Amino acid sequence: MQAVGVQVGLKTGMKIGMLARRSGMTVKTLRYYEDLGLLPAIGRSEGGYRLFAEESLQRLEFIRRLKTLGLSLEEIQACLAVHDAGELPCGDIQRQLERQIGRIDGQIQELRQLRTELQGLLAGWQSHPPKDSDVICPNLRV
Amino acid sequence: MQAVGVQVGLKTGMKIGMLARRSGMTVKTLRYYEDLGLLPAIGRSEGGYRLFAEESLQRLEFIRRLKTLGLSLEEIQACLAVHDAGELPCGDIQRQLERQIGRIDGQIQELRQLRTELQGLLAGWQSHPPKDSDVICPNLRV
DNA sequence: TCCAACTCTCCATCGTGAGGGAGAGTCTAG
DNA sequence: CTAGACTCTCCCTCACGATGGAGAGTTGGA
Repeated sequence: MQAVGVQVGLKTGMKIGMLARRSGMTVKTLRYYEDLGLLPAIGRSEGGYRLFAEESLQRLEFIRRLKTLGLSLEEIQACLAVHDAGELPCGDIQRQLERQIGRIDGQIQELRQLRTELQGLLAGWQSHPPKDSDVICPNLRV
Repeated sequence: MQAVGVQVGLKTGMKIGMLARRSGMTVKTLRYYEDLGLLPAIGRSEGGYRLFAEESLQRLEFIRRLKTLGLSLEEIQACLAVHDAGELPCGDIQRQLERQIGRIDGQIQELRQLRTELQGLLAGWQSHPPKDSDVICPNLRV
């Protein structure tokens, strides 16, 4: 099982189109991630083609998952750096996710306040108020 | 009172720096708004300087207010177009603000869902899980 | 050998609401 | 008349995560 794998795939590496098909990302995105340092290639072919390891698939799964959780590529990269240093990145990921919850709470707070203000304005809204020539919409004076 | 105003200010118009000072916006922003058609100048001086009417101040107050309520410049422009057509824009503004409440509700919903997902993940989080070589962080499998 | 498919780099673009700066022209008080 | 303040246009940049295309080179199977 191991011997076969070594001969067939591991040394040569996967070209970008294959990785795109297998991961469900576009070639453009993969090049972009490589440029950012999120997705290192293991090398280049003689003709200059990027070659990726099998592990790239797990890596892309990881990136995709953290993206759906709202982390930025930069934050994801920080987690991957810990992983690449050989440590288990769970602690760092946990901290990032806690920060993310904090951000979300802040955003919800802001949105609620704004919603309250809008509701208040609309509650007293008059479709045809007395014209006030100094103001474009008299309802907006608060 | 009227006669004085006519002679002193209304025919000549205000240059952009003065409008910036009086409105609290930057010269750059005012030019930007003029480019977008949000803030028409009444003309140009002989040397090519933009000249603005006194009404620009009310207009900028209006823009500022709707911006703090979360409307885009494009939406604000739509309201101003109604105003410029000679109609009272209150009805249109009301509709925009109602749409804005809808958007806010949608955003809050999304944020709540994400928050729930994050909380769920963190609830079962293990700082030192058994290593799983196929996965970067075993906690993320859901 | 030849052709189609693939990949490369480099540059531009999207949306949103501006801000920075160069280089040239204009206005106004003294 | 001159210095300094003001304004003009034009082009570039930011964040953010990509996407599109041009033009050239590479690979692999028939």
